[in-house]
Amino acid sequence: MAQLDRPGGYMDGIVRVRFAPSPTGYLHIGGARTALFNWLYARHHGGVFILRIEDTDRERSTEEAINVIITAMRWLGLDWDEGPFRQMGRLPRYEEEARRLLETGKAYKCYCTPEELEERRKAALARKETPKYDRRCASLSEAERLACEKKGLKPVIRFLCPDEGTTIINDLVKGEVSFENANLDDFIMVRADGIPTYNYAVVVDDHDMDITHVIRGDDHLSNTPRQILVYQALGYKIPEFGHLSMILGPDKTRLSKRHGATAVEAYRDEGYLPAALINYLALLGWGFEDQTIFDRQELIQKFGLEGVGKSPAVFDSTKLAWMNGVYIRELSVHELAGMMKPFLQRAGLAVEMYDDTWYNRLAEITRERLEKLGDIAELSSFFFHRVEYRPEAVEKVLKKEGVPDILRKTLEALSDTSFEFYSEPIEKRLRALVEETGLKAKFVFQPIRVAVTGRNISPPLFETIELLGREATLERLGEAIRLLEMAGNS
RNA sequence: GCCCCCAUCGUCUAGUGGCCUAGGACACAGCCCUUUCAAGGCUGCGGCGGGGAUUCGAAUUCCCCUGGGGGCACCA
Repeated sequence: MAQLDRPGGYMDGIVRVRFAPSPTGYLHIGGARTALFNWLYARHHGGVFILRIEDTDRERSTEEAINVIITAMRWLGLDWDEGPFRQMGRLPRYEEEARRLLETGKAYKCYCTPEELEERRKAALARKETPKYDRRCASLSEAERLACEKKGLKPVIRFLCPDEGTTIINDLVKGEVSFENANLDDFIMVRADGIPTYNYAVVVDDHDMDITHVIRGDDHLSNTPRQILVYQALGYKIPEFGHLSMILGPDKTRLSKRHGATAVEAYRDEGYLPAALINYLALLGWGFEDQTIFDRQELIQKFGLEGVGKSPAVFDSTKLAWMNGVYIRELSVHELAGMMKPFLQRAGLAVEMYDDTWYNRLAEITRERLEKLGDIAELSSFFFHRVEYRPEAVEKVLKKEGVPDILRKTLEALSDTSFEFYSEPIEKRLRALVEETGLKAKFVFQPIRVAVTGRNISPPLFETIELLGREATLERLGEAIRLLEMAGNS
């Protein structure tokens, strides 16, 4: 842990990081990436990963969202060592520290109403000026203050921001970033109802929880100088910061619901594997040599903030899908078989029709064809209900010259009960049939495929026939023949 | 409007002054394998945003421009 030996670092302490989502919706892909990087950083350094719920927005925070986030974190395997802590459970601490700031003159009460503020903000914008609080309440006399209180006005607490000086951040991923304090205004620390706002609460929390490294999204970079000023005013030790670039949609704007699924939950429901999502997310902003596929242990072992890039990354769902396919193929047949069932069931297919042996076989023949577990339903639905002949398959394959004859011969060959109904003997019989007709294999096999599956695309034919079983296969062959006879083909 | 960040193939990235005629992965195209679709193998297509400067030598350092992103709430 040599890299802890840096100025402002923590020479002897262990790494303590946190993920601090606000429970206002789902766990967003971007949030998951932030959580992952924090988790990897903690695990790599043998540190502590803390989960903290930032629920000071009473309007938007919900219990439901907290559960959704926790469920998603667990599903991803991002286990935390402390928490979940909730800011709403820490109100007395914020009050205590706010009082200290008030007493030392580093904060003041402000009686301006939201309406007044909004009006002045608009006016400033109209004058093409930068909206900034004019600090009028900072110089309120005791008498004026009392008058406001008498009118029933509830004050907010504002942080008195120094108007000179420069605040410099030595960001672990961005490098040195500096801000002029003069550009910062006296932001609201505590609302009129006594609940702290983000920029204030986050400082007290990170201090109280002994956070050594604040790893979070880029969108917080411009908040950081305000927070550093609070750290200083409170006499706290300043942690290290590492700001991760945003994840963008294909149109290069910040990834949002407009771009499709952004909730981790949605990926789970479509049949993405946690290992694949983790692997993909790790690569969004981080890289290690030429490697693409990393298992969890490798990620922990190789992860470091030095490897994190500064530029934003576009979320590429195509690559994620490919990667998920890679992970599906790495699953054992047994594991895959077990995972497939819920997806088939959810698609309304009668999963109880078959036994475990059958599902293992199904997994075997479909594993190379799945990108998402959810694909299994479409790929294998014909096993579960009677054939639905797809018009384009009928047109392109079945209506070809000589097809009824091929199907009749197939029916005959497979009606022979002197062999076990497994793919190998089935293949032997059908290849013999190909010999007999003198046709190219595909001219025989394609019609059979369409006849038994209803489509021109399916898993491998002989295995498919085996899984369908003799009875259903013969029935479907017969149905196809009848269909063609009725249509006048013979 | 003000402040901040970013800039290598379409996308994710390797690259930290010479090893780069810029490497890998996804996607795309072609070929091979093949009963379809996949998977797999091979080949190809494709990039250092522009302009200055430093240097014997810049993708790599500095400046400007351009482009993109983020922030400027009693949201986080």
